[in-house]
Amino acid sequence: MRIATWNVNSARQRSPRLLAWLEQRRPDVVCLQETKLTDEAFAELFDGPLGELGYAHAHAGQSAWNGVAVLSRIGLEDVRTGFTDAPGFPDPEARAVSAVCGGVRVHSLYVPNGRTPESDHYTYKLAWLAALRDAVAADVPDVLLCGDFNIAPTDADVFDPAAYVGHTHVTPPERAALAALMDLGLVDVVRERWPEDTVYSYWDYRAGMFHKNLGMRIDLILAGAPLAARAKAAWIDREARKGKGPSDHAPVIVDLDRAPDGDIGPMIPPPSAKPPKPGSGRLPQPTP
DNA sequence: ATGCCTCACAGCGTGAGA
Repeated sequence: MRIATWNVNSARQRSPRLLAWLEQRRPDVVCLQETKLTDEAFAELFDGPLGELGYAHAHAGQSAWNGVAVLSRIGLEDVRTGFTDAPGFPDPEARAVSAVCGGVRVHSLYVPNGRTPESDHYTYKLAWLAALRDAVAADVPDVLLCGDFNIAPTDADVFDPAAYVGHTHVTPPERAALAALMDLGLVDVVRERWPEDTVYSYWDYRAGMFHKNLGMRIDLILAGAPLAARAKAAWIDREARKGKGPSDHAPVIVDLDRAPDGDIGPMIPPPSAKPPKPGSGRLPQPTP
Protein backbone atom coordinates (compact mmCIF):
# COMPACT_ATOMS: atom_id res chain seq x y z
CA MET A 1 0.00 0.00 0.00
CA ARG A 2 1.65 3.18 -1.25
CA ILE A 3 0.56 6.51 0.25
CA ALA A 4 1.79 9.88 -0.94
CA THR A 5 1.26 13.52 -0.08
CA TRP A 6 2.02 16.45 -2.38
CA ASN A 7 1.46 20.18 -2.18
CA VAL A 8 0.91 20.75 -5.89
CA ASN A 9 0.65 24.58 -5.78
CA SER A 10 -2.38 24.75 -8.09
CA ALA A 11 -3.85 21.50 -9.38
CA ARG A 12 -4.80 23.30 -12.58
CA GLN A 13 -1.23 24.37 -13.29
CA ARG A 14 0.16 21.01 -12.17
CA SER A 15 -2.39 18.88 -14.01
CA PRO A 16 -0.09 17.40 -16.69
CA ARG A 17 2.70 16.69 -14.23
CA LEU A 18 0.32 15.36 -11.58
CA LEU A 19 -1.32 12.89 -13.95
CA ALA A 20 2.03 11.74 -15.36
CA TRP A 21 3.37 11.32 -11.83
CA LEU A 22 0.34 9.23 -10.79
CA GLU A 23 0.98 6.92 -13.75
CA GLN A 24 4.66 6.73 -12.92
CA ARG A 25 4.52 6.16 -9.15
CA ARG A 26 1.11 4.48 -8.98
CA PRO A 27 0.35 5.45 -5.39
CA ASP A 28 -2.73 3.80 -3.89
CA VAL A 29 -3.68 6.87 -1.89
CA VAL A 30 -2.64 10.47 -2.58
CA CYS A 31 -3.17 13.54 -0.44
CA LEU A 32 -3.03 16.83 -2.30
CA GLN A 33 -2.72 20.34 -0.92
CA GLU A 34 -3.06 23.78 -2.48
CA THR A 35 -5.29 22.65 -5.31
CA LYS A 36 -6.56 26.26 -5.42
CA LEU A 37 -9.82 25.09 -6.96
CA THR A 38 -13.47 24.92 -6.05
CA ASP A 39 -14.94 21.43 -5.79
CA GLU A 40 -16.77 22.05 -9.06
CA ALA A 41 -13.62 23.14 -10.89
CA PHE A 42 -11.65 20.18 -9.51
CA ALA A 43 -14.33 17.75 -10.63
CA GLU A 44 -14.49 19.31 -14.09
CA LEU A 45 -10.73 19.05 -14.53
CA PHE A 46 -10.04 15.71 -12.86
CA ASP A 47 -13.13 13.46 -12.75
CA GLY A 48 -12.29 12.03 -16.16
CA PRO A 49 -8.50 11.62 -15.94
CA LEU A 50 -8.53 10.33 -12.36
CA GLY A 51 -11.32 7.89 -13.20
CA GLU A 52 -9.25 6.50 -16.06
CA LEU A 53 -6.37 5.96 -13.65
CA GLY A 54 -8.70 4.20 -11.21
CA TYR A 55 -8.88 6.87 -8.53
CA ALA A 56 -11.90 8.00 -6.59
CA HIS A 57 -11.47 11.39 -4.96
CA ALA A 58 -12.70 13.58 -2.14
CA HIS A 59 -11.95 17.27 -2.64
CA ALA A 60 -12.51 20.16 -0.25
CA GLY A 61 -11.80 23.39 -2.04
CA GLN A 62 -12.47 27.07 -2.43
CA SER A 63 -11.68 29.66 -5.06
CA ALA A 64 -8.04 30.73 -5.53
CA TRP A 65 -6.57 29.60 -2.20
CA ASN A 66 -5.97 26.44 -0.21
CA GLY A 67 -7.86 23.30 -1.31
CA VAL A 68 -7.12 19.71 -0.28
CA ALA A 69 -7.98 16.30 -1.64
CA VAL A 70 -7.65 12.58 -1.02
CA LEU A 71 -7.35 10.34 -4.08
CA SER A 72 -7.65 6.60 -3.64
CA ARG A 73 -7.81 3.50 -5.78
CA ILE A 74 -8.29 1.19 -2.77
CA GLY A 75 -11.56 2.60 -1.51
CA LEU A 76 -12.71 5.97 -0.22
CA GLU A 77 -15.22 5.82 2.59
CA ASP A 78 -16.64 8.06 5.28
CA VAL A 79 -15.31 11.32 3.83
CA ARG A 80 -15.02 14.19 6.28
CA THR A 81 -14.43 17.79 5.25
CA GLY A 82 -12.62 19.93 7.80
CA PHE A 83 -12.57 18.77 11.39
CA THR A 84 -14.43 19.41 14.63
CA ASP A 85 -14.01 22.96 15.96
CA ALA A 86 -11.53 23.93 13.25
CA PRO A 87 -10.92 27.67 13.55
CA GLY A 88 -11.30 29.95 10.55
CA PHE A 89 -9.55 33.13 9.41
CA PRO A 90 -12.10 34.33 10.21
CA ASP A 91 -14.23 32.08 8.01
CA PRO A 92 -13.57 28.34 7.66
CA GLU A 93 -10.94 27.52 5.02
CA ALA A 94 -10.41 24.44 2.84
CA ARG A 95 -7.45 22.97 4.68
CA ALA A 96 -8.50 19.47 5.76
CA VAL A 97 -10.24 16.48 4.29
CA SER A 98 -10.06 12.85 5.31
CA ALA A 99 -11.39 9.48 4.26
CA VAL A 100 -10.99 5.82 5.18
CA CYS A 101 -8.86 4.09 2.53
CA GLY A 102 -7.96 0.45 2.92
CA GLY A 103 -9.03 0.47 6.55
CA VAL A 104 -6.93 3.52 7.46
CA ARG A 105 -8.19 7.04 8.05
CA VAL A 106 -6.07 9.25 5.84
CA HIS A 107 -6.04 13.00 6.43
CA SER A 108 -4.89 15.51 3.82
CA LEU A 109 -3.87 18.66 5.70
CA TYR A 110 -2.73 22.12 4.72
CA VAL A 111 -1.65 23.83 7.92
CA PRO A 112 -1.92 27.64 7.86
CA ASN A 113 1.34 29.34 6.93
CA GLY A 114 1.52 31.76 9.86
CA ARG A 115 3.09 34.52 7.76
CA THR A 116 5.02 36.18 10.63
CA PRO A 117 5.19 35.27 14.33
CA GLU A 118 3.54 38.62 15.19
CA SER A 119 0.58 38.13 12.88
CA ASP A 120 -3.00 37.05 13.47
CA HIS A 121 -2.29 34.29 10.99
CA TYR A 122 0.33 32.83 13.31
CA THR A 123 -2.18 32.75 16.19
CA TYR A 124 -4.60 31.09 13.80
CA LYS A 125 -1.97 28.50 12.86
CA LEU A 126 -1.41 27.50 16.49
CA ALA A 127 -5.13 27.37 17.25
CA TRP A 128 -5.73 25.31 14.11
CA LEU A 129 -3.06 22.79 15.16
CA ALA A 130 -4.45 22.54 18.70
CA ALA A 131 -7.95 21.89 17.36
CA LEU A 132 -6.57 19.35 14.89
CA ARG A 133 -4.92 17.44 17.72
CA ASP A 134 -8.19 17.19 19.63
CA ALA A 135 -10.11 16.25 16.49
CA VAL A 136 -7.84 13.40 15.36
CA ALA A 137 -7.07 11.92 18.78
CA ALA A 138 -9.91 9.42 18.41
CA ASP A 139 -8.53 8.25 15.03
CA VAL A 140 -5.23 7.02 16.51
CA PRO A 141 -3.67 4.54 15.93
CA ASP A 142 -5.18 3.60 12.54
CA VAL A 143 -4.48 7.03 11.10
CA LEU A 144 -2.18 8.80 8.69
CA LEU A 145 -1.79 12.56 8.91
CA CYS A 146 -0.38 13.66 5.58
CA GLY A 147 0.27 17.11 4.29
CA ASP A 148 2.01 20.42 4.30
CA PHE A 149 2.48 21.19 7.99
CA ASN A 150 4.34 24.44 7.36
CA ILE A 151 6.62 23.50 10.27
CA ALA A 152 10.16 22.19 10.12
CA PRO A 153 10.17 19.70 13.03
CA THR A 154 13.80 20.37 14.00
CA ASP A 155 16.76 22.46 12.88
CA ALA A 156 17.91 19.42 10.88
CA ASP A 157 14.91 20.05 8.65
CA VAL A 158 16.08 23.51 7.59
CA PHE A 159 19.04 24.30 5.32
CA ASP A 160 20.20 27.12 7.56
CA PRO A 161 18.54 27.53 10.96
CA ALA A 162 20.21 30.92 11.39
CA ALA A 163 18.43 32.19 8.28
CA TYR A 164 15.08 31.41 9.87
CA VAL A 165 15.49 33.01 13.28
CA GLY A 166 12.44 35.17 13.89
CA HIS A 167 10.53 33.53 11.04
CA THR A 168 7.64 31.12 11.05
CA HIS A 169 8.05 27.36 10.51
CA VAL A 170 10.79 27.01 13.13
CA THR A 171 9.51 28.83 16.24
CA PRO A 172 9.24 26.89 19.51
CA PRO A 173 5.43 27.30 19.76
CA GLU A 174 4.96 25.86 16.28
CA ARG A 175 7.28 22.96 17.03
CA ALA A 176 5.54 22.42 20.37
CA ALA A 177 2.17 22.26 18.59
CA LEU A 178 3.55 19.66 16.21
CA ALA A 179 5.10 17.73 19.09
CA ALA A 180 1.76 17.74 20.93
CA LEU A 181 0.15 16.26 17.82
CA MET A 182 2.82 13.57 17.57
CA ASP A 183 2.45 12.82 21.27
CA LEU A 184 -0.87 11.21 20.37
CA GLY A 185 1.36 8.34 19.22
CA LEU A 186 2.38 9.32 15.71
CA VAL A 187 5.65 8.67 13.94
CA ASP A 188 7.32 10.91 11.33
CA VAL A 189 8.05 8.04 8.96
CA VAL A 190 10.52 9.83 6.69
CA ARG A 191 12.69 11.09 9.54
CA GLU A 192 12.55 7.65 11.15
CA ARG A 193 13.87 6.12 7.92
CA TRP A 194 16.50 8.83 7.32
CA PRO A 195 17.57 9.84 10.83
CA GLU A 196 20.86 11.48 9.90
CA ASP A 197 20.20 12.60 6.35
CA THR A 198 19.48 15.92 4.76
CA VAL A 199 15.97 15.52 3.39
CA TYR A 200 13.85 18.43 2.23
CA SER A 201 10.39 18.58 0.71
CA TYR A 202 10.19 22.27 -0.20
CA TRP A 203 12.57 24.59 -2.02
CA ASP A 204 11.81 28.21 -2.82
CA TYR A 205 11.42 28.83 -6.52
CA ARG A 206 13.80 31.77 -6.35
CA ALA A 207 17.58 32.00 -6.57
CA GLY A 208 18.16 28.39 -7.60
CA MET A 209 17.37 27.12 -4.12
CA PHE A 210 16.46 23.65 -5.36
CA HIS A 211 19.60 23.36 -7.41
CA LYS A 212 21.70 24.26 -4.39
CA ASN A 213 19.55 21.96 -2.23
CA LEU A 214 18.66 24.78 0.13
CA GLY A 215 15.24 23.73 1.37
CA MET A 216 13.08 22.71 4.27
CA ARG A 217 11.25 19.55 5.28
CA ILE A 218 7.74 20.73 6.04
CA ASP A 219 5.65 18.08 4.25
CA LEU A 220 5.15 15.14 6.55
CA ILE A 221 3.52 11.76 6.86
CA LEU A 222 2.70 11.07 10.49
CA ALA A 223 1.60 7.50 11.08
CA GLY A 224 0.05 5.72 14.03
CA ALA A 225 2.65 3.40 15.54
CA PRO A 226 1.24 0.13 14.12
CA LEU A 227 1.19 1.68 10.64
CA ALA A 228 4.66 3.15 11.04
CA ALA A 229 5.90 -0.33 11.95
CA ARG A 230 4.66 -1.51 8.55
CA ALA A 231 6.67 1.12 6.63
CA LYS A 232 8.96 -0.63 4.17
CA ALA A 233 10.13 2.55 2.51
CA ALA A 234 9.66 6.25 3.14
CA TRP A 235 11.14 8.90 0.91
CA ILE A 236 10.78 12.26 -0.79
CA ASP A 237 10.39 12.17 -4.54
CA ARG A 238 12.87 14.88 -5.57
CA GLU A 239 12.48 13.89 -9.22
CA ALA A 240 9.06 15.58 -9.19
CA ARG A 241 10.69 18.90 -8.26
CA LYS A 242 12.94 18.89 -11.33
CA GLY A 243 12.33 20.04 -14.85
CA LYS A 244 9.77 22.38 -16.34
CA GLY A 245 6.79 23.61 -14.39
CA PRO A 246 7.26 21.89 -11.02
CA SER A 247 5.49 22.63 -7.76
CA ASP A 248 7.81 24.17 -5.17
CA HIS A 249 7.09 21.08 -3.03
CA ALA A 250 8.08 17.47 -3.73
CA PRO A 251 5.83 14.50 -2.96
CA VAL A 252 6.43 12.41 0.16
CA ILE A 253 5.86 8.68 -0.25
CA VAL A 254 5.54 5.78 2.17
CA ASP A 255 5.11 2.11 1.27
CA LEU A 256 3.33 0.04 3.88
CA ASP A 257 3.73 -3.70 4.02
CA ARG A 258 0.62 -5.85 4.17
CA ALA A 259 -0.92 -5.98 7.62
CA PRO A 260 -0.12 -9.26 9.35
CA ASP A 261 -3.14 -11.58 9.38
CA GLY A 262 -2.21 -13.06 12.72
CA ASP A 263 0.53 -13.35 15.28
CA ILE A 264 3.80 -13.39 13.39
CA GLY A 265 5.84 -13.43 16.55
CA PRO A 266 8.14 -10.89 18.09
CA MET A 267 10.42 -9.07 15.70
CA ILE A 268 13.20 -8.77 18.26
CA PRO A 269 14.14 -11.07 21.14
CA PRO A 270 12.50 -10.13 24.43
CA PRO A 271 14.81 -8.39 26.91
CA SER A 272 15.06 -11.56 28.98
CA ALA A 273 16.52 -13.55 26.10
CA LYS A 274 20.20 -14.32 26.44
CA PRO A 275 22.23 -12.67 23.73
CA PRO A 276 24.16 -15.11 21.58
CA LYS A 277 27.85 -15.49 22.29
CA PRO A 278 29.97 -13.19 20.13
CA GLY A 279 31.04 -15.02 17.03
CA SER A 280 28.52 -17.80 17.49
CA GLY A 281 26.16 -16.57 14.77
CA ARG A 282 26.59 -16.08 11.08
CA LEU A 283 25.73 -12.40 11.17
CA PRO A 284 28.47 -9.85 11.72
CA GLN A 285 28.73 -8.70 15.30
CA PRO A 286 28.16 -5.05 16.10
CA THR A 287 31.26 -3.10 16.90
CA PRO A 288 31.19 -0.75 19.87
C1' DA B 1 22.09 19.99 -16.77
C1' DT B 2 18.24 19.55 -11.21
C1' DG B 3 19.35 25.87 -13.50
C1' DC B 4 18.17 31.07 -10.76
C1' DC B 5 9.84 32.32 -8.83
C1' DT B 6 5.05 31.11 -9.43
C1' DC B 7 0.18 31.47 -8.78
C1' DA B 8 -4.59 33.66 -8.81
C1' DC B 9 -7.29 37.39 -9.67
C1' DA B 10 -7.65 41.07 -11.73
C1' DG B 11 -7.03 43.35 -15.68
C1' DC B 12 -0.92 44.61 -17.50
C1' DG B 13 -0.15 45.25 -10.83
C1' DT B 14 -0.58 43.07 -6.24
C1' DG B 15 -0.68 39.86 -2.37
C1' DA B 16 0.65 35.37 -0.90
C1' DG B 17 3.60 31.71 -0.49
C1' DA B 18 7.58 30.05 3.39
